[in-house]
Amino acid sequence: MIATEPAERGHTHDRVRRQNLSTILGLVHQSGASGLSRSELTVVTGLNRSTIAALVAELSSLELVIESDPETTTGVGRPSPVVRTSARMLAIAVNPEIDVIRVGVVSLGGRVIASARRQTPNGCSARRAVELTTELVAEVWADFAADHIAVGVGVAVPGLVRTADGVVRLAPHLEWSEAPFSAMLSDALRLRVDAANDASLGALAERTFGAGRGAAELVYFNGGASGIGGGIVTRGSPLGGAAGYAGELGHTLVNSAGVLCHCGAIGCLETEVTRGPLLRLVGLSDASSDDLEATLAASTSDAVGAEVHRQLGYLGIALRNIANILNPQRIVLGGFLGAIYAIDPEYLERCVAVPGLAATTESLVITRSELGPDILMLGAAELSFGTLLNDPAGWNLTPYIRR
Amino acid sequence: MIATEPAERGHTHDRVRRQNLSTILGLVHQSGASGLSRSELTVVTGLNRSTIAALVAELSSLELVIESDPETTTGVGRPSPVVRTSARMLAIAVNPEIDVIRVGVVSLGGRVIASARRQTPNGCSARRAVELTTELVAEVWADFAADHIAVGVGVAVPGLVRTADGVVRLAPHLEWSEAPFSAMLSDALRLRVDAANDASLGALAERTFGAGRGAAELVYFNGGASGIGGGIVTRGSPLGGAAGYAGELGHTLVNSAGVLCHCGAIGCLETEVTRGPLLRLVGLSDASSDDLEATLAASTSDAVGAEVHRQLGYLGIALRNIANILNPQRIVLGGFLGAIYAIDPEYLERCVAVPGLAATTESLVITRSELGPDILMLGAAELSFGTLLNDPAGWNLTPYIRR
DNA sequence: GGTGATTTGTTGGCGGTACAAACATATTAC
DNA sequence: GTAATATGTTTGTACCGCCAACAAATCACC
Repeated sequence: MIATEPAERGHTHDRVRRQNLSTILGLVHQSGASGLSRSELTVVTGLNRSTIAALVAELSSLELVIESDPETTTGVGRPSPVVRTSARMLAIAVNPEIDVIRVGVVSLGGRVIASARRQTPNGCSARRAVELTTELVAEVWADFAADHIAVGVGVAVPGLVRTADGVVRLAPHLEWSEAPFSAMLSDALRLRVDAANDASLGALAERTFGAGRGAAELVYFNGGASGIGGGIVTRGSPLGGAAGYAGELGHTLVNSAGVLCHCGAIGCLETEVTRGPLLRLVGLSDASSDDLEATLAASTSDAVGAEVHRQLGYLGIALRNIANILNPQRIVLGGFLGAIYAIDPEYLERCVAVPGLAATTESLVITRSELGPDILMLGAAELSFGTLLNDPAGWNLTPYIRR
Repeated sequence: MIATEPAERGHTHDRVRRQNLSTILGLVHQSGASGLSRSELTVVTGLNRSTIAALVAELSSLELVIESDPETTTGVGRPSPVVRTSARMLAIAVNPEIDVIRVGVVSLGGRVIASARRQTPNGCSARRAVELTTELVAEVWADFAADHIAVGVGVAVPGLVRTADGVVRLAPHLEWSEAPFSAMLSDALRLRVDAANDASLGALAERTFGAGRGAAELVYFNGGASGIGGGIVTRGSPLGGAAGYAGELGHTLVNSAGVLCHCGAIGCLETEVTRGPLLRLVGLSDASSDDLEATLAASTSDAVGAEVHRQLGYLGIALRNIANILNPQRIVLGGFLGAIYAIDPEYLERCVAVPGLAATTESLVITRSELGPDILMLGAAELSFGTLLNDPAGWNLTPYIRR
């Protein structure tokens, strides 16, 4: 007898249909507001016209998609109805940060249709965050309670999250440790709650709706005020690792003569590449990535240029390491990393390329994040929609009690 | 219309059966010589008794498995026949190295049943290697030609291989560059040939038959005479990346004050952690990993101990990086890395663990490679068996012409 | 503006796959 | 030797997607 974790490896009829419903809903979801015609679905999936018709009808009766007549006709032949996601199923996205808690309502197709925030100037405990989140959810959900269904709640946490049960193992900037945030929030809201690392969810969002669309092998680096996070997508799906902690790209060694990181190691990427010195050099105290980028680009100071290039050099080392390890198609840079990249893209690309291993980077594309400030709302919602997208017909039978 | 590479996302009935045949054959294959009873298969797969019976019968008629009466009975109830892989289907494994070319014949279930080697003291070109390999294959295959079927050829190459077409992009130690080895060998042997990086295949072998059995998230590091290679398994499957170059773990930065690597970067793992200084300190010119380990363990020299610990320190940095990036369940150390690990396992483990990110390593298990010198034969054969294991009923209809 | 070509939706019948239930068979326990 | 248990075997069934034929809607061309 050999060791196998899941006792259900076999495929049955049931799973075929579920898989097909999932595939179709996933495609329609990814297509966003534009939707997909039924004939496009037949082409993409390779399934028969009649099968697509039956599957779409089922999704429609589940109120997950809506069929409508196409506005513009594309050519000869009978027009094919356009399939779009319904707006009935909504996910609630939550993002606790050091000084603010954000909550959003997101529809299938990736549209943020409501949001609210609450400042927490002195930070707050996980328990307090649950209370504040509950209030914010009540606030944003009031408009939808009557005729919408909440699929669940997705939480983007700036720290290490055990994805199996949503325990925040360590979130240094929030000063949370071993906090069962998902369980507490689930008790308060009576909804299924899933949590994951914020940058991992950023990667998921970029992969689904942003700069990583269609890329099966993708790495996302995000530079925020509190450090550098990362997310990895391989074979089209987010990589969690053994417990969900994969993607801590901020703690890659880039300088063995560097300074001590809060993690206890020396010369981590996030100790060498930071927003602070850049803001200081251009005389800003706090700024959005866009503002910072504009200021950096406008600056003629040598010191600014040198600092940007110093940071790009170290970022290049981390990207090179990742390229050698994962051979991704695409690396997406978010936050201030996108800003400094934009100052001198060629320089970063030169740092990443290494003559002796040219093959690992020859087809690599480095781009900036395409999603704006809503990225974590989309990523967190995506996490929550996962259950629904994986099993459109049976998701609501899945128990969500965790503990 | 959204971007999707494979135009066949839909599941049909046909695919269900193929998937189930594949699952069963894979399980039986992994079980090795012991085999699995039909009742065990029903438990593991969750499929119905009658379904298992039909599927096993089909695999049996394809001469892929053999059913036999169990020798020992396990308890009450009617004894369940044991399903084992048949020895009719064989893969040919090839491993060109700097001074030797190895060829083996491997059966389903992971048994090397014949092998041959040819010294190439002055190295040789890819073209010459194809000739030598063809001779070696003729030699080892002679005994099997009459009543066996060659599924294909798998090649483990110490270098970067584009897995799509088996072109060796760069193999520094062989001094090959842009060599279409698979295509040439396929023309010569009239067999399907697949090639991949040697360490990646080592990872696959350890995952299937060795220290990584059952680990869905696994990283393998191999220390050889010519450098350090790696292989990554995520979600149970080997990670190739965009073109097959993933797993170049020897070129992770571990010392920014280190020496220049042949890849063009500074302070790579494989420039800091090398076999040469160890051999020199103990006065050996060449030795197997076992011999080296015995000599190192027996040595009382401080210089030897210091060198081992210096190398373990750098190896620890690389392992820590990988643990932060991939959060694997298990890291397997092969070659001389296994040897130096065995000298002081706790030291390496202390280097890997970092207080601030304890979660990423808390469940990490570091072990040595379990497979001996046959590891690359098994890995290369596994690559070749892939086609068969993925589609037991239709594999031989797949065209193998590549170019 | 009619007619044919083209594309796609719709409907009904078909084949294939796994399942369920009933029966048969081989082993253990007493 | 008999009962209990587990598993192989056989037969019929449900379900799902495919195929073929027909219907409908658009475009191109005269």
